[in-house]
Amino acid sequence: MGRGENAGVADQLEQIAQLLLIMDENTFKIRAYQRGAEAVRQSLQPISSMSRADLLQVRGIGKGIADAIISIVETGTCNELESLMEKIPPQLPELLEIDGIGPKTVQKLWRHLNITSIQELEAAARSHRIRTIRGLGDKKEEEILRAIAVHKNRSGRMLLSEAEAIGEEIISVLPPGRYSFAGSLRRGRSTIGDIDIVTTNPAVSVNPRLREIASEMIDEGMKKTSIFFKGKRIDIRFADPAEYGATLLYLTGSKEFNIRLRERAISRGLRLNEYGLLDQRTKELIKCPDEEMVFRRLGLSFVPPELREDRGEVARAESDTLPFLVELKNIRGDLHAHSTGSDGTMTISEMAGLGDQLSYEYILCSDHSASLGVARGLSPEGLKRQDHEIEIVNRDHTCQILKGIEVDILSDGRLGLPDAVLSDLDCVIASIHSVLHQDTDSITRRMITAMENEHVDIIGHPTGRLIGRREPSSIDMPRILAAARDTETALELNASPYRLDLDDIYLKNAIELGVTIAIGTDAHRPLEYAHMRYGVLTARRGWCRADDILNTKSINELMDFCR
DNA sequence: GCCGTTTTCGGCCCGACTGTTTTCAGTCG
Repeated sequence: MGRGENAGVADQLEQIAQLLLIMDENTFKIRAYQRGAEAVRQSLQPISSMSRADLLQVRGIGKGIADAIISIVETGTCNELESLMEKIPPQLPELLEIDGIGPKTVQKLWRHLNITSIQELEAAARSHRIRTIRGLGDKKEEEILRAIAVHKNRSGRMLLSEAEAIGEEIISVLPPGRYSFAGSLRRGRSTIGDIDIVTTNPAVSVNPRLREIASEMIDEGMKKTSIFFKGKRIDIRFADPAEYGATLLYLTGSKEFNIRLRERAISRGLRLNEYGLLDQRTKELIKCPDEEMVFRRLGLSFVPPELREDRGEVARAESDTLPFLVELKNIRGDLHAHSTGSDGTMTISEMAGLGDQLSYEYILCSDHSASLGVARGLSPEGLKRQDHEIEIVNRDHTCQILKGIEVDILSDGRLGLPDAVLSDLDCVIASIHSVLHQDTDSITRRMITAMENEHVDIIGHPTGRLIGRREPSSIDMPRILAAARDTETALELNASPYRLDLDDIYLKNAIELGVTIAIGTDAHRPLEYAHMRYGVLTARRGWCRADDILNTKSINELMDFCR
């Protein structure tokens, strides 16, 4: 069933964690459920296919949570959840979505005013009933109304590219100085919740400027300030240059990664905070101007930001066996681009010129096939004309345009062009563009049928997701990965910030099986070739080395793969 | 509830900012 089902089980474990939070339960028990949920969410194996012994092998899953998972898989619920739901109105956790409201406040609101929904909370705040509760005042009442307004028109998470643009805009209007992105933006996640920035500029010089541009000041202090800007939350941390590394490390996270590092610090008689390492014995603060120093002092090799997710990277840093991650400079070409032959804006000649500028050795021209209704596609005749044009253009350029196609995978797994046409091409991408809502088995077999065609070299945007707009198709990823390995078909990492497909978890699993990854920008316009950067970031998040990536290879090696 | 090159019991990351205080709780990252 793939990950849809795992996500359902993970949601239930998270619901238990939230209900326990409101019940003011042991915080470590709550964290255990959250970690368990995360482990389930990230499991490539369908959780329902795993035995109790299998489950116990997973880090973060012990006896209690294993039994809960088994019960949820078999009956749809479990004892822990049921007994919590008897005690607490099930929709009460939605109050936690309001900024500034935590478990203690939810308890008070519920017990004193019988508030169980955001709607009731808003009514209570408007009629000034919140301030009648001991410990809450008029300021809190106003804060709640503001936070509810924000919650109502919350625009959700940003794309990586949007977050970058907003972050750069903020920095451009602040006093000159040293600034670094931190948080999920620095880690290169495909979606970003809020934007974190570290600077060596002092708060006194930055805060007045922030006050001018902010739509709202959330917090304002000498160590950190938070604002709303263009509907997004921005957190800025002011760091002493001598402590910059520790501060950047802290704000980069992830939270779970930070906890791992701090636990490790404790085991070495140190305490890690955002200023440095505190020697427990001498009480001396070891300041860390760069991140490397923190890692060194903890006996770890440097962990690249993209890996800081508590997915085993700390243990690998300890044994100095972290992978050498692929870098942008390793990329020798783009393996997915559209020309005026279909729905792109560039001629073949312009494409080659751009490739020269980018110092690429090759660009795969992969226009749509004519079978595709939504985009103007190439017929076999059109393709022949294009191939002729490519041969002529290539004589005048260092960057070679490769003859290719993005051929449609029809609903039964056949391709949109005959084999005789495909066999003349350098490299063939096959993608699903229509009938995306097939059931798991049908769409999985459809894709595998395409892979089994000897001419297909790459599967384009494998899950078909459009971030925030279209869910991934329900393909059975373990079967797809195994088929990709067996048929020696590469899977695309589509570098468009709207797709980033495959995502990090799937990439990590793919390369562990020895599946090759092809990064393509799917560029339709000149500027979109720069999206390669997002592809490389995502590949790094998936633990990919240069060797795992098809377009780090020379043109001859590439042609060998596509043969 | 999870976990173990000190431990199967006793730990479990750390600090900033705000509001309602009367010395600190709650929330957040």
